[in-house]
Amino acid sequence: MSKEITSRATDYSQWYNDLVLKSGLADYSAVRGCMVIKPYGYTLWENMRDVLDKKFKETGHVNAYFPLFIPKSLFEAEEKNAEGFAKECAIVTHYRLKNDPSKPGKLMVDPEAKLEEELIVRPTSEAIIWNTYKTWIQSYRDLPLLINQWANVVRWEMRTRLFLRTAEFLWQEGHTAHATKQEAVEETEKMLDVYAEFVENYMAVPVIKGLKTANERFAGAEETYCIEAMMQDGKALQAGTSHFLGQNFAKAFNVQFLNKENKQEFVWATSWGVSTRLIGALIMAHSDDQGLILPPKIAPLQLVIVPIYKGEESKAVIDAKAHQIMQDCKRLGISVKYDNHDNTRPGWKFAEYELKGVPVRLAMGMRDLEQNVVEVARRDTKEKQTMSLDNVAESIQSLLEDIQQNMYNKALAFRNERITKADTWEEFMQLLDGKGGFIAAHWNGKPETEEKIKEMSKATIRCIPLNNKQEQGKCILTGEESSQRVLFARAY
RNA sequence: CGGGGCGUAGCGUAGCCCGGUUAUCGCGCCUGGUUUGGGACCAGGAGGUCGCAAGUUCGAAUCUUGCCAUCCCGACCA
Repeated sequence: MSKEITSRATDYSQWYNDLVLKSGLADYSAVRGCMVIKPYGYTLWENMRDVLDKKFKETGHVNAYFPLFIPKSLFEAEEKNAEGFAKECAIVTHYRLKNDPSKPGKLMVDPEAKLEEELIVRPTSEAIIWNTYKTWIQSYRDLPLLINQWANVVRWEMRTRLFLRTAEFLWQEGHTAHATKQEAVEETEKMLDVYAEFVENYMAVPVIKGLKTANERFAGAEETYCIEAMMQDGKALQAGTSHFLGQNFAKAFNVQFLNKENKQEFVWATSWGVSTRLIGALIMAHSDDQGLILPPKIAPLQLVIVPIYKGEESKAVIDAKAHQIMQDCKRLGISVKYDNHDNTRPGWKFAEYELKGVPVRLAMGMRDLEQNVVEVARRDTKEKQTMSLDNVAESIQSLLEDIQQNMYNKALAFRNERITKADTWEEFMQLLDGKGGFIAAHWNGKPETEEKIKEMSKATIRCIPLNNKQEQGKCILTGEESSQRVLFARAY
């Protein structure tokens, strides 16, 4: 089987596609722009989901589920939001098929079964959720309302990319209602911190927290907070967003409550989400030409044991030792697989588990057992070492922690090297076309300038970092006065 | 939606320009055997509407037309 993957340097897109397809994370599907997430990829998503879900609950949220379909009239209630998504909606117009009289054995849409009102397949759930919240919220005592849902959404994108942009994707979307503006803003910032903490500490991908400019803001939001990550090709990726929605949705759906002074007020809202796109970020931030490199904390499989044997006798001896190690590892909460299948040889297995990004591999033969040692290979650095079999599970546990930290440090160093200041347009373009990465540059704050820069350079303002340093300077394009640098980059 | 590419076995492909036996090769799969410290080897075997439709022709994977699917680049976007 050809499992060779294209080199990063040759063709970054092809390298990425090869990684996703050949590592067993996902497949193309029969539906254009959609993707099949295979068990290995789905387990990864489940691991990520479990960590996030726990964090949401720790911060007072509960899960619920709202319908996939949104009646058009509800969808269009918040005008900016509707307009923002209008161009990428899948729409249900009929509810029945019938036999096609002109083509035996074929079906056709029954024109008699036209829906009175079209249903929009949710591209995001604000509309249906706020229409529901309206009936749940009457008093300040009903607030805050802190709900999350794990769901799929559909955005009919013109161009798709595995994990990064598929027509249907899995995500979580939190939707909260608050009595005061301040509380809602705090919620927005709190959830951004939850995301940043997760992406950095679990995915080992450093992020920059910041605010979106008006151009890049979520349709219907007052303020969009985001975390921005850096991929190995120097392009940025938005890894998560948290929106302060003001009273926009409350007004559109008439969600009011009686405050302590017995006065009607509109609630203040937030929404926040991360998606399976994070898996794309994970792949592009860490992997190499041998395959995926997955951070131990969320890897579907943390340890694989490969036996090397000659004949049934030695196999039995190694099997016994391997099972013992497995028991010890499982006791420490390490996910482990013993691959003693006879249909592939050790070399094949080594390459296969490297492709799949398993953080640690043990290779164990009679030669090792006789000396009470085992060969340990770590995926991140590809280093091999010989380790004593005494307390091997504990050694592996600390090695996993070391790998997690090392991956983060490496990604952080890479990212930090790629934040560069530019003070002239020439410098700016030169950096974009060469080194890539984030470019810290002055901007006059005007949307039309941002738009012009985007047209000329294909770079967008990724964010205005939180707690940004104030510094006088001149706009990179117009030369007008500016009080701070913002981060530009070409992005996914 | 614009530009480009591709469609031949589960996967990857040759053949197409210049039509002509039984459609090429590799991987994978099945059977048997030898192997096993970085993607094993030998022998035998199974597997095909050549994307679909129409046309040209004695004859089409190959030429013509239409359609479908898909990938890449761009606009759009998480």
